[in-house]
Amino acid sequence: MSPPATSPASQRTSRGRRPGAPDTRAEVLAAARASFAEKGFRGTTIRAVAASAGVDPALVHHYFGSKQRLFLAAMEFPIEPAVVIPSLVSGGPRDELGRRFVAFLVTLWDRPDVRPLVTGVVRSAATDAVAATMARRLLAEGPLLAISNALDVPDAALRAALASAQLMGLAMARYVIRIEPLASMSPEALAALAGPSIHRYLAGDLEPPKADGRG
Amino acid sequence: MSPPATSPASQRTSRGRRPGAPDTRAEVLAAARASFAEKGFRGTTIRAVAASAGVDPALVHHYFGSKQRLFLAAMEFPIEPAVVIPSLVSGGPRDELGRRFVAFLVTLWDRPDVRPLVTGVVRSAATDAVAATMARRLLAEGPLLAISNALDVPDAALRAALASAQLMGLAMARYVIRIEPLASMSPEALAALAGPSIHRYLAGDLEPPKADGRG
DNA sequence: GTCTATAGACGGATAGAC
DNA sequence: GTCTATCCGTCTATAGAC
Repeated sequence: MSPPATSPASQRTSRGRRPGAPDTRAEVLAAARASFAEKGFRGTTIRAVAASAGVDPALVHHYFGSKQRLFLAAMEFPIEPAVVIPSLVSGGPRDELGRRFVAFLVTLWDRPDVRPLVTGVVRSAATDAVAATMARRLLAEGPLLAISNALDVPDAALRAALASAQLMGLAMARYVIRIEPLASMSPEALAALAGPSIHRYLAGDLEPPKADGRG
Repeated sequence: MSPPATSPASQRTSRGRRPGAPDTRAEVLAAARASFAEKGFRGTTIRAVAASAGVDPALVHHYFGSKQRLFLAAMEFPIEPAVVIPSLVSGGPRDELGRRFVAFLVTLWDRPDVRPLVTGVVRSAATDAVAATMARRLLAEGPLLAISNALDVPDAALRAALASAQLMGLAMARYVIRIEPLASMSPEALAALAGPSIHRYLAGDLEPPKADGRG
């Protein structure tokens, strides 16, 4: 969790490479992303990442210190929930919030630069503890909790957890297990199908229609 | 898929160990299950399994031939969907099928002898191809397709896929990522929350209530 | 049926030369 | 900033003794 002492602020989003320092670091990060995305944390080797980036394995250690830190650096998400959530909540009719949110999220996940992050985190979260924490924060304790809080409904944490489970299942089915037709479907079509479930979890009545006198 | 020629039928559920042949094989299988459940396929080593079972690593190879076959043997599910599905479909009011199914499945998954299989398959499916196929068959192409077929609704495959995604998300959230309060919730409570979503996927109207003139 | 021994290969991490 | 060399650990799988 403590920031590494290696390079303080070389986070220019790859725009304008500074003289004297070629983008070797960025190439290593790209190679790492691709490997983590396909093989997860355990399946990724520093040697393979280095080979794919055309550099020496020792250089990867020199830049990132350890495989763990390389993972954290490679899987950093490019969006901030706090910026997006408000416009999502108030960006249309409230009873279509679920559909809107799924469409936004799947469109984001489908982006060529984001998709490796999603599959990398999901794949690694299945077996690696820190990746699991990462996944939890990226969904249940992040944007979804923000949404359910913004909606002013009871049981915000429970709702965020339920929606997270549904969304994680969608990500798993679409990108990892590749269940058809979910894997090849357009974000909008998927949103139309799964949106109502997300909506019910986030803003709907959590008691089933035929409640038998409890609560 | 072809059964190994090592030992034909030593599957007595550990009751009555036959003379001359101790239940070493069963102990190895139990150790393998536990390890696959916690660390997935890649994280499990034959050496660790052997040590945990108190035998020699070579013996594991002798019994199962390879790590792959050990995995297949250890993750074999004890239930047959074809037997359970009909009683689930016709075992109560149809509009509560989703709740009934989730309650049944989560109760099954919670069983001490089944839970390792669930986590083992899910964890391994994230990074291993054969485990992913296994997961697909255990859900979307197995019981869920059977249900959606039995319900006589259109788009059976799509419905099975959607329900699978939701259920896989629940399994991931409850057993792997451990998102609270989902992880500690009773099967019935979870069924009351997620059942309606499953019901809509399997038997409900897949078009959102406010359809805008399509179909 | 169970073990020893070993082949054959790959892994993360480090020290230090250039 | 980049690489060579290497330590020390890991693993699956096999051959063969007992």
